[in-house]
Amino acid sequence: MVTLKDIADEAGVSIATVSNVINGNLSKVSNDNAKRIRAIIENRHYVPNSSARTLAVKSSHIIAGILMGAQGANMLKDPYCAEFFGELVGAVQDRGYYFMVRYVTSYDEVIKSLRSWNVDGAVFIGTSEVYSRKIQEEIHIPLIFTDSYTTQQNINNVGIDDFKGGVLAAEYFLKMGHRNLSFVGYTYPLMEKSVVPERLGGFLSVFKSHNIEMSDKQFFYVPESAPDDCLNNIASQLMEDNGGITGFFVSADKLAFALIRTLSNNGIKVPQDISVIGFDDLSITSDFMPGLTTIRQNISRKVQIVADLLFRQIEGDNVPPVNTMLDVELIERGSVKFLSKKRKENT
Amino acid sequence: MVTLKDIADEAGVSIATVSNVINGNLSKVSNDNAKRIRAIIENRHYVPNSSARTLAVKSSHIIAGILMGAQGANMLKDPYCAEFFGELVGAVQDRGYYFMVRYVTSYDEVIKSLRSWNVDGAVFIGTSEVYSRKIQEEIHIPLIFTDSYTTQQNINNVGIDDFKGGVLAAEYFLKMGHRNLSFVGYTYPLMEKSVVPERLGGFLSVFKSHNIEMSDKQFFYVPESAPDDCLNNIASQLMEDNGGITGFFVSADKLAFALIRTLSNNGIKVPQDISVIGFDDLSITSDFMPGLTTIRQNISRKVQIVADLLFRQIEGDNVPPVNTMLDVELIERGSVKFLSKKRKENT
DNA sequence: GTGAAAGCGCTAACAT
DNA sequence: ATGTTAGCGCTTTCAC
Repeated sequence: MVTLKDIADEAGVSIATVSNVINGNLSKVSNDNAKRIRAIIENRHYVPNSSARTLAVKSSHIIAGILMGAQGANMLKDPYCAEFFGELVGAVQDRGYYFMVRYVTSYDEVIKSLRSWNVDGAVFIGTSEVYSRKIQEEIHIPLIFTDSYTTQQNINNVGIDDFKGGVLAAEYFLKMGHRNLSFVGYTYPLMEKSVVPERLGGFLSVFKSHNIEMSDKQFFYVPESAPDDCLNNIASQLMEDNGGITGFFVSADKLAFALIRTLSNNGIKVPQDISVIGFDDLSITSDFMPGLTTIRQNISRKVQIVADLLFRQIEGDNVPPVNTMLDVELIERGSVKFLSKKRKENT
Repeated sequence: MVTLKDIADEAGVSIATVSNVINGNLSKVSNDNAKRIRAIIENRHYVPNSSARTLAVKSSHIIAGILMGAQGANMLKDPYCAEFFGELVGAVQDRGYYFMVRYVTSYDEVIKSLRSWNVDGAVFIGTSEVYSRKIQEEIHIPLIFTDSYTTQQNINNVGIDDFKGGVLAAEYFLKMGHRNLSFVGYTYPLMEKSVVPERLGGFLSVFKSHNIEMSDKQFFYVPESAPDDCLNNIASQLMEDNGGITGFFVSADKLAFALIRTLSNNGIKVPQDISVIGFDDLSITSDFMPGLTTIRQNISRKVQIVADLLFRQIEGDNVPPVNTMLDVELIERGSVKFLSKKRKENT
């Protein structure tokens, strides 16, 4: 293994000088030496030892990507996580940092991984409010939480405007002449306030302001682990007595797809028989569902915001914590049927 | 930050003793001390410093996951990579190791990342033959390549039986009465021998042994970055003069889906008008294409084999390199139509 | 069973 | 502009 000392010896200088050229402290090195040393470094394929550097300066240039979830789960399999982290890896490397993925099931594991490696910053997916507060108290490096509806102050959070997503869906349904709709969402047992209720909240707010009532019977919650039974129930109920429902707002594209499939198996066609609006518009889901009208969150942009904030806080001095809410937009494709104008103007 | 020294001081022992209880060298520590020290460690929330440890022993307990590809690409977005790495992260952590993801575009970057962190082992996706040989020569830690049809000896590789996958598809088509088929695959420009040609090779071998000819015109290569134009051409050609083709073997499920969609846009239905067999059966694609008959590769098992091999080589002494080829199976669903027995027995 | 001390490769403060 | 040196936190050898 080639070390600083080897380079210094070969160049006939001290290790401090070599260290300075490596770290770009050119003011302290003569041009002549700098050039010669760089050549030797190149020649000998010298690679600085990150552990030694970390030990000396207490900063590793490692960014941790923390996924909180159930023990043994393949969390990257989730297309949102994969796309988000996949993008983040690039952003982190572009800035000369390294990316460590970490699955954790408890608060304790987070603290340990972060401390153990002198991690410079961390990005979280799926962290509950209690945890994020505790982590923030223990660890004093830049921490970015995502999609976390924490009431906690002084915490970095980057989320999307889930409420507006619901509003956009509702308004579009109204515009297309729909007035009797239903909601299908994944259950999120752990969190009080979270993305799903927000999406629903936005959706309902529009109908409320139009004095259109929705009954509890029109909300369906589906377990993420085993959605099929629930979806089948929805289909059966629809066939028995649809109560005049003309469309579904679904909290995730993947779930929308499962719903559409289940309906289709029961002879109910989208959008002919019933309309559907999804949520997310990940690149993979749009590959598979080119016809789904949905609420898009722009993941590239989300990662860009996360990375900017993270590195501003790491490199800059006292950038205050911010809670960013990114915009969403409705992507109109073909899964919502236009109902008669008459019906629409009945409003 | 709490260090070994702090613990030692509080316990009234030397740092060597504390180090020994942490590393489980119980033979060198009295039960009494061990117990007391453990309590203090717990109390003070002591977390060992991985960089210091790495510096001292030259082993970081870091496993690198290397993705070779184009600059700026989101490589984890690919569902295969996401599922594979997602599973690998779990396997690595289960053994007490850390996982670092690294996008690389050149041989040089691989060497640097691996050396810089004293990485204990690395797993590669998408590495060309030239690179894998050079890396292997430079870096003497356990290296596992995947799906690499290298002719190189003494290299760890874990792949699947792509050839057999092609054979299974062909045999199934024959069994279902199909005799005039076409192949659609992604182009893999970089590699001479690789998964796609193998799959095609297996497919063709069956027809050859049945004395059924296939012309070059029946092979279509589609660029992964922009498949649509190509697929449209295939559809047009099919409508103009299908040459009696009754089915497609497609080198990846995702591509199969795109093909089916394109055909459907042109009024050609699967399996009524034409049959399709895909390849991969990732969990996400089966979510989206529940009806596709396909060749399954078992990713969980692949990761298990990779991890076993990796850690046997890391922890064991001289485990020789192996080239493992995992089995594949045909998953029969609904995308291949059964043609008349008459036609079949015409063979 | 326990401790002292050298050393891993690097940075940074301080001398020169 | 360059060199000397004291750590950073840990493991490990060797003496006790």
